Amino acid sequence: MTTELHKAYQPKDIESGIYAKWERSGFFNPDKMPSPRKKSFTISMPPPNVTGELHLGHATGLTIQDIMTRYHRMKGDRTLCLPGTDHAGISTQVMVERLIASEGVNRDSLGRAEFLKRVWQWKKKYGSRITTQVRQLGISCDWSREHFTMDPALTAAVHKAFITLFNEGLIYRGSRIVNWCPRCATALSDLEVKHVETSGKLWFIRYPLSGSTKYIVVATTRPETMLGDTAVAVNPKDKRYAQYVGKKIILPIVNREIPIVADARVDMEFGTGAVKVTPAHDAADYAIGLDHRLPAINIIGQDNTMTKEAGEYYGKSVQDARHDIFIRLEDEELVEKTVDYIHQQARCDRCSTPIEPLISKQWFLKIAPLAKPAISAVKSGKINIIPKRFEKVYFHWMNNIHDWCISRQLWWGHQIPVWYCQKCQEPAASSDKPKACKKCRGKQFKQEEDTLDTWFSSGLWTFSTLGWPKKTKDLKLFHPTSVMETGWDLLFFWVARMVMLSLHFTHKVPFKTIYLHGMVLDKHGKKMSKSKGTGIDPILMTEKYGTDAIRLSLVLGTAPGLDYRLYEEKIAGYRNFINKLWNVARFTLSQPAPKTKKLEAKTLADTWIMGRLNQLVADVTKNIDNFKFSEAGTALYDFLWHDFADWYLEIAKHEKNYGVLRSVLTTWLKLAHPFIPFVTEEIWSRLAHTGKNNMLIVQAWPHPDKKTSNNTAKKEFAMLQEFVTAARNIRTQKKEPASDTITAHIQGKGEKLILKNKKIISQLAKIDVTTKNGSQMTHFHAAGVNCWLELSRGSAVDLERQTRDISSYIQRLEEKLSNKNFTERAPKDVVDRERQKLAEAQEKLKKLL
RNA sequence: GGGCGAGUAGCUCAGUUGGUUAGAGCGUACGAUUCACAUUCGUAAGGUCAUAGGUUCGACUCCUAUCUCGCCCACCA
Repeated sequence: MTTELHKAYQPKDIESGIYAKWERSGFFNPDKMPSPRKKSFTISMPPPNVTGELHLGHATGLTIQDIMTRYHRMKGDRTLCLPGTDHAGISTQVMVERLIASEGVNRDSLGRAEFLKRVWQWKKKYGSRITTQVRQLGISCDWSREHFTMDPALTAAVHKAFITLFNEGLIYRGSRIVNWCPRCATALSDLEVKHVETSGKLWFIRYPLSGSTKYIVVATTRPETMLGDTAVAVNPKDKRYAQYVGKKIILPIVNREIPIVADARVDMEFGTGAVKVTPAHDAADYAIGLDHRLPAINIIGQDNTMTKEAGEYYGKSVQDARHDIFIRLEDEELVEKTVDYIHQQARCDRCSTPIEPLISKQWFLKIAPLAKPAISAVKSGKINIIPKRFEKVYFHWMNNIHDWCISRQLWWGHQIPVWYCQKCQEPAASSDKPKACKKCRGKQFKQEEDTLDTWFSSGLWTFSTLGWPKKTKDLKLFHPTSVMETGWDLLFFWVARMVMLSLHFTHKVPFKTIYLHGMVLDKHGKKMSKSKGTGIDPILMTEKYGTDAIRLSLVLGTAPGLDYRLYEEKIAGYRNFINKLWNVARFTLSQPAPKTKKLEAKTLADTWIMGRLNQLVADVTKNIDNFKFSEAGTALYDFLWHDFADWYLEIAKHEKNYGVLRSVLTTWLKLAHPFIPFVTEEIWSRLAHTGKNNMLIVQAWPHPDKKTSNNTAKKEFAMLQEFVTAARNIRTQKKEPASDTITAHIQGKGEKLILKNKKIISQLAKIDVTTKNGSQMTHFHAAGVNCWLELSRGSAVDLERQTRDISSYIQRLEEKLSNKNFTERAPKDVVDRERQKLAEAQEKLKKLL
């Protein structure tokens, strides 16, 4: 049992063993907890992409989730953290496409079935890697309830959800303008499009008026789309163009006659105030087109080349067509001017390819009816968002929400459970192939080829993983979940959708609290990027510095919703802290264990540290309850290093009341366990705790003990610290050799206390205190006593500075107190406190002079 | 265009509901070290709390404006 402990903590040697021990214990599973309370605590882990690597964002979230999970488990709540992975439609498919490309094949040449086989192989190979990494971070989630978004059970839930929405008329199919990524070859939702500032050109093109020599100049960033123009729009208030509204334009090159329409959406200030309208390839134009019943002509295809509608440009790439059309227009003297122009270009969120808006047949979810209850759930306080300011962001998005395009032209994902009758084309929503068409009794069916947006299945995550649509025990026990912990970047993508879908299907909120963490930035405040090499691999860091150190560095010094910087020095700092803890434990273990369990505060230091510990219990508990993990962790850090190790332990070496030493450490380990589970569990086991049910992970969370708070001890110990620090200061200033003990003579009100703790002072400051009056002029004032030191070098202590500081302090206080407004209007206790301060300062000054 | 966040020591950040002589870690300087720990210990230097107004007896904290940086949303082609 008492094997020799290594001088420096070696996390690598013990972490995997401890994790295995936890897993074997079964305590991650709420059904196997020793004696859970009725109250449940549930966290649904945001499922990482199955083929991905864990990055620092995951690590941060997982750590915070685990802190809450372990805390609630120790409190005795029936605690469940449910893990899983996401199939991540596009990203996974892209990876496998890249892989097979290296073999010289593509997905079309393989065919759907064969391609999917390859993706599953890939998933099998890499899927377990992410769960290994989650284990490496020490996450205490219930692996027996692990799920994957494409598990049969979850697929059934997806089908159920889709079919229900379809039958309710909330899901519909339609030809509408969508964001098309030519590289991914699929439609995307608005959220999967990002806007990137791009420098380009703004071309001013002359559109001749029909039956006239005049022309109207339009400004565009995309001249090639003119082939699909079906109108020119101007603002109805624009006097410059009022006379032309209703007249016709002869569209250059194609020679099509198109109308000039008036539409309030046109900005008179921009360009020439006249806009070419291309309903098939611009979302804004599409809206104008609808209102004015303009035709939409598809001139660009899904493969980013020009369609047959583009006439002579058929087959050309968009880029080539643009070039050719520009040359042609220039030849015809239709280009008025070209100016440099910086605009926000829509790009694919995943691959940065410019988005091509085009009209295509897609499946949409009517979102407004779902958004309404989702808004009131937050408004009414059924759901709390931390930090609160994100509520505003949430409302803004929810109030301006558009129908959600849920179909993707991908193979990897949930194939949409819709079957088309081959006879009449009537669609029917069903998991399995229908027996007969309801409309025409036809018997031949073909399933919809498109798959669902990944976020559709993730939107069901909190309840599909608990068994829905079946009425399971788990669903009853653990849903709604307690906290949704995730990055703020997923608020719309995922969190909002879970709220809507959960309310719709379970009539319950999916979670009561949304805790949003910030993004991890590098040392210079930039987003970490693999390609730039500024990223830090959390797994490499756990191997180098230990998981506990990583966990601290991800949580301490951060605030919810705020991005924060991480760099290796910070991690190293927390590694040092863990090592400090290790050595505190080593020292404690090296001392004989107390014979009795009864704890007795025998000395001032005992009473003080027990009071401090009591305060710590209260602070840590309160801060975790209030989601202030950084503050809780910082309090633990400061207590262990600066109160316990720097002061108490040093004193304990002389007072030898090791029962208190051991007991304080024991309680501290419990408090710190949610933050740094590995090292605390390891030390715990060395403190002669054996047997499964004695593991730290299931120890009861400490309660503050009101009896132990002792204000006198707090004050007296503070005075002692003040005296010791002041004495050390003088010693250092006077370059007194550290090993020599020097004699000091004290006099004053605090004399009794100082003398009583003579031994401690001698040990901590190497000063031998007496009450005899000394002759040396070297003195200082601290803790209510004047102290003369017999320095070997005998020179006077520089009192000028001490005097100066205190004098200006007194002056400030006097001014404050002579101000009648203050003494009359401020609360009495505040005024009294200031008077007290003044009296103390004046006394101090008197002693110095 | 709308919205949000940040600006406190050389660097990274704390600072609860207004009352502290404004704190920590890293870094720096000086010193120590058989006795748990050099991944250590001690001491110190270093701040007009972005700027300008206002509210208040009292502002790092509340209000207004401005500046700098970062981010989100948005159909100015």
